[in-house]
Amino acid sequence: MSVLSHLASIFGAAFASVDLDAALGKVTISNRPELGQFQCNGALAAAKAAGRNPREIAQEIVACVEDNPIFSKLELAGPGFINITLTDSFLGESIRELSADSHHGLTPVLPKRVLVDFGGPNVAKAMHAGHLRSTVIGDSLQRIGRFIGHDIVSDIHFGDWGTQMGMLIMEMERLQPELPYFDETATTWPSAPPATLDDLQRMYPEAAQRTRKDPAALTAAQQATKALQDGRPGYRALWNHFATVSQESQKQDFDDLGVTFDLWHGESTVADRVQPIVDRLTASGVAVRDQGALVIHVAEDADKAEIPPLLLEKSDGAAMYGTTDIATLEERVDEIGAEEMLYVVDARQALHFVQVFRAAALAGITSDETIEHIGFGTMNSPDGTPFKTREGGVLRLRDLIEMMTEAAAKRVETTQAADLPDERQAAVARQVGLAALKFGDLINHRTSNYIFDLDRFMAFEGKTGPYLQYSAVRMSSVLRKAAGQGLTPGGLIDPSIDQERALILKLASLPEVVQRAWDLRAPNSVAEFAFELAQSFNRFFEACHILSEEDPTRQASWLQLVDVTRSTLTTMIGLLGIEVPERM
RNA sequence: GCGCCCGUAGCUCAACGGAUAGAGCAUCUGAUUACGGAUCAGAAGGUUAGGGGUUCGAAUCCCUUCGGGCGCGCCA
Repeated sequence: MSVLSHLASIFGAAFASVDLDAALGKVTISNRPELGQFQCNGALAAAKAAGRNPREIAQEIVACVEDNPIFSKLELAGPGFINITLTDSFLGESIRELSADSHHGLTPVLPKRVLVDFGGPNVAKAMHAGHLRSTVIGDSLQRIGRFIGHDIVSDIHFGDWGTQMGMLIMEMERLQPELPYFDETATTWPSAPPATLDDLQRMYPEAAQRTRKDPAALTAAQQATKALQDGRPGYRALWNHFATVSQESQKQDFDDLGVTFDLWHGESTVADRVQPIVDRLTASGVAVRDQGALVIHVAEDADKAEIPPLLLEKSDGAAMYGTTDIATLEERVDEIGAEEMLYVVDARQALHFVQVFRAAALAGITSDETIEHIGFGTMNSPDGTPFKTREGGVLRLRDLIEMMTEAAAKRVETTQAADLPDERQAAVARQVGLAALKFGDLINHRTSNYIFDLDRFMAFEGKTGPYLQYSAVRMSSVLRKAAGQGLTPGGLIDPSIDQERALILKLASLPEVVQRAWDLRAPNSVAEFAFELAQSFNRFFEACHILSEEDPTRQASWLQLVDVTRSTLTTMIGLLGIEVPERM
């Protein structure tokens, strides 16, 4: 049991013994370290509900627990704070327990099947800088969820079934009408795709512009979309090519980022579910005709503003992305057994998700499941506007990664890693570049917009990915050096130095931090914690010179503490999707 | 027009209704025969946009003004 849960059970029992909720016994790391190592604020919370004086309650709690020998100091302060300091022997015992625990003190939760939807990229578009956040945040959430024991199923969820597909089909026909896909009597199709992703990227903006200018072109694109959704073979074959070339490129980008998904589904995956759902909801009266379209009204009396209905079918009968979202929810509940669903999608789509989640509930598709839109802000340039290339265009994700890797490579050349063979050195540069990029993103709260600043992200000093990697590398380095001198990490003894106690306390706060990061869907608290852990270590490392320590018992204990810290830090950085190189 | 999000140190950002609002960078002052100085210690820097309210206690909750971003049925 971790220190925190141990303390919580002691204080919880005390609260229960005076007829208050045991949950009030929650103990946290103190935010006033000079007053104590831990604090319990339960009396303050209890006072309001019980209509009593908080100090009086705190007094009773202290009286209940003060005989426990694990406390070296127990003080009542202010309106009812309880400040707690533990004996070194208890602290020593706690770190000994922690060092043997592969979960770093975290008690696994009751597992739930949680689906994480990354709101993936669209067909015919290479991933750009705007896709970074959903990928990095979603990946961190799936790692955190798995770490605390949930059964996570992640789905990239491509955008591959909307009107843009009809637009591309029409554009393809305009450019190469001789291809067989447009001939309704044709039955066989070339195996080679008629366009590369680059071709599609060029075609798409042109087609979009054409449909904006020319109503006939828009109608044609909409009809093609409908025909595709209805299964016209030539269109399906062509669409298949589009989807394949797009996904091949996008998969490469995800590989480069070190991000994996369990499911590579898309909107089209649920194509066959759409019609039955539409029929069912029409029959039951949940879906109704309104201005020619088939909609589900989702407005509620309590709404401050009227929420527009969800469009299930356009006037021409084609499905919209809300339709496939509804069908996808059904699939996730029926086939995947999702108990919780997290949609990691740009905050600007908040209204859409309100509509979809309400519609799904009205349709009886979801009931007890928790569905959340995990919105996030945008990555901006230093001038505060959305990130663009110097030429004003959209920066491809691949180019962004390349940019980071190159900057990292330059820096790595000046380090000990310069002795490594070129290939290894390049791998280190890639790890460092990604760390700078991911940490620079994840250190910000997901809902805030943030400013991308390569130099700041890449700095090896300060609150950056490379600083964390460097700290971990230093730990590996001293362990390696010690091993070379025949020294081995040994049994942990009780702490006797302030920096040592501080490091142990930091390690002890991990369960609280990780659980909170999951509950709030906020990887930034893990990022912050990883930084503080590295900092606590560097302070300890400064204060305790391990290799020249004369007491062998103490030396072995310190080495063991380094080892525990290294493994913990590596795990925490790992929850952010960041790897630790051996040297850098 | 209506709705949502945001406004915190010079800059970039944190903060669970709790104690004296914290970090990093930049600035200034120190430490160092040492384990990777890519380190560590310290100083300075704030009316949490303004004004009301609720509370024992508010950056946080409510109202309001100002400023910024975003969204608002047949795109995704």
